[in-house]
Amino acid sequence: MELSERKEKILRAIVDDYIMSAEPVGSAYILENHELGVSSATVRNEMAALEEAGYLEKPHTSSGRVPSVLGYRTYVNSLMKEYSLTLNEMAHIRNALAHQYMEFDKALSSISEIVSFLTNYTAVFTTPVSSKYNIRQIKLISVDPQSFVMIVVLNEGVVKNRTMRVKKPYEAEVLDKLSNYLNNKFAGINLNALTDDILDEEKALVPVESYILDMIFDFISELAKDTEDYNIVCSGTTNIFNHPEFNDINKTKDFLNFVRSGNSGEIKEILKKASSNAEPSVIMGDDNPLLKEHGLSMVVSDYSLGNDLKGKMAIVGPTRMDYAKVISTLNYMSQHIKGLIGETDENTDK
Amino acid sequence: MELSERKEKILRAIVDDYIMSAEPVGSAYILENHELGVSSATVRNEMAALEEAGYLEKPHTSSGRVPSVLGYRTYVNSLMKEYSLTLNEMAHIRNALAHQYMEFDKALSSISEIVSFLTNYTAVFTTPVSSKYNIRQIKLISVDPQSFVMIVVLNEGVVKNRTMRVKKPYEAEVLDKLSNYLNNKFAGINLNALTDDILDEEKALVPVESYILDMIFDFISELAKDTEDYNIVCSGTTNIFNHPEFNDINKTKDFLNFVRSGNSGEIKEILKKASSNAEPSVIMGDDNPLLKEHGLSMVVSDYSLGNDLKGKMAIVGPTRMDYAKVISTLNYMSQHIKGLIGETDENTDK
DNA sequence: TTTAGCACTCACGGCTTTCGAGTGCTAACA
DNA sequence: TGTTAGCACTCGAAAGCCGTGAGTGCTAAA
Repeated sequence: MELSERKEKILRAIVDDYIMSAEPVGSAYILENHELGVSSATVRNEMAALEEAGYLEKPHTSSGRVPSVLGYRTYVNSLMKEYSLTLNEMAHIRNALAHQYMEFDKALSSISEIVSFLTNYTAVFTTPVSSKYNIRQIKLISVDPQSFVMIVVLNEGVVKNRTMRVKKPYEAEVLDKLSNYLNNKFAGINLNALTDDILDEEKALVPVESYILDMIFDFISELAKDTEDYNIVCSGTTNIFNHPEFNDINKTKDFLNFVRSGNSGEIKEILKKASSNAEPSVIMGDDNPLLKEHGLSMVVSDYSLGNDLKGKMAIVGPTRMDYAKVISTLNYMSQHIKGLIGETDENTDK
Repeated sequence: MELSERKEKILRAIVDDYIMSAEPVGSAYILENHELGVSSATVRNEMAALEEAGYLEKPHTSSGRVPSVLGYRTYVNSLMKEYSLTLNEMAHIRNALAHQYMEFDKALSSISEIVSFLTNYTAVFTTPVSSKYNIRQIKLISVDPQSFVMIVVLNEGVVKNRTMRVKKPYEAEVLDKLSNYLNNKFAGINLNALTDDILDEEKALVPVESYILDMIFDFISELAKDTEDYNIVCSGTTNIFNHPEFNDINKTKDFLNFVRSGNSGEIKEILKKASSNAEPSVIMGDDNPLLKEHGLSMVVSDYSLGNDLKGKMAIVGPTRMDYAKVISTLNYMSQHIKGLIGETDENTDK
């Protein structure tokens, strides 16, 4: 159904107001806040029509109107006015990105923190994965006479390590030899190519006690599996307390369990399914049964950094979400995050 | 004030019952659940005396009694019966400790997860720090023609790394040389000894472009600062929904903000101040104004792993906490956590 | 010192009442 | 035909009002 210009105006006004106030909005309230040049009775008639057409809903007979999912969708797709980040907000984001972090995970959670802070909703990031991880270098380094740490450097500067303990003291040369052997054998190889079969085959050729090889090859094998999958970083969960739809303790409980289920969980599934899109896209209502069940919406966007690392970031919140602001924030973030890895030259003067 | 044996018995009964039920306990209720051999009137008299002496409180005139802080303290110090972990619970802990983790942080949060799961409260761990970190090895590894990753291995198998990008492509030999130089210079040195002054002095001697050296020495310098301080890992925050004192949305909000303030925050301060004690110790009420304000208690215990890494772990919950169970759980954990680092030989057969 | 008995207190849940924001409908008007 | 003033109606939310019952403290007798 095509909406008349006036209907569009009214629908936009209702969604805007409802997003601000969280209260069902009535005809009089609209007139106060928007220049429409008609009376409340006319607005009521139009609202009745919009309800009839499925854009609005009434919590009960004598209350104001609330946008339906269709209403929100129309709003997001064509009615909403773009939100421009303030200079302050942009600065926040750039600062977070310019900072030098001790570990990559820290960086990711800081960034997630910023996004949730700016939007006032909950932010969820996936750790980035590469489609073509390969091993750049392997090194075994002695920690004490009976333990060493195995370090694997992947492309994009990803570093993985694990400490291993052996049953009796080893000679320094033995460790070096093994280190060189592994490095020669595996450097340059794509992780995906390292199936367990190939590893087993390889293992049979090395003249070292088998339990040590088990540890080493287990690590490599897990690495291959681990890097295929991503993890979830989530922050700003307590922001929901700022939104009245979560004044009910059970809703809050529900939300936190949903969102903090993290890696094992439902959020991950939703992100996995979400289509890859550099532009932020909105998932709500019928798009996903889980979100519908919890009365939530998500705005999801891809991000990429370095040469080949890609991940997703999302904002989770009530369906009554400030989509304009959320979308702008994710947009700005995804445009600027690219240089997070390695690009240190810009901020050495700071 | 010395308590008669019967008063002790009654106080213990009240605290036990209250911990279970979260309801003020009345004289009749006690008689039902405990063998006292006296009438409810007698119990009432004793309760009045215990209240007079400050061990009990009444929410209002005609309600049952609730333990006061003094009551809890007496209970914890001398009345409480020790809780024995079930075989199942012990197995949970041992499994978590036996598992091989990709990264140390993951291990810590898994362990924290287990502790919060078993106790049904919120667990807070500090990342472990060593009093004498020293550098075992430094290595620069090429990632692409214009970036490399700097890896620093500390004792106890702690690995830190940062990716660095340079303005123009470098020669492989230059990187190797620099890598060797750094390694020769710093391997074996205690991190605490590396003040900024010393680093600056050293920096002047190296014939490499200064912005690159800045990046490298900044990293080392931050490393020294970073390892002095610890971070906070926290899990099981949603467990509070299982306790009726948090049925009030504001209490819950308050609690989550308190506990998730994490690194910037109050919890960290409390843990810092907590006396070092291998045995779990209880902090509540007047011990700490912050906890008092939020109506919370903590049980804190040290843990140590490897040869020289030490941290603290704590359970945060309502003052009405199952202290016996929490203490036993932390005890068991701190006894078994020691081998988390490196001790892989026990579970290769699994 | 203990205990039976009893009057008293007070939070809690359920019920009713009141209030008001907001509606839909009708009839008049442009 | 579209707009608007007017009005009766609806219904949720807040406030007020018991009745109930768990639990107490006190008194007097054992």
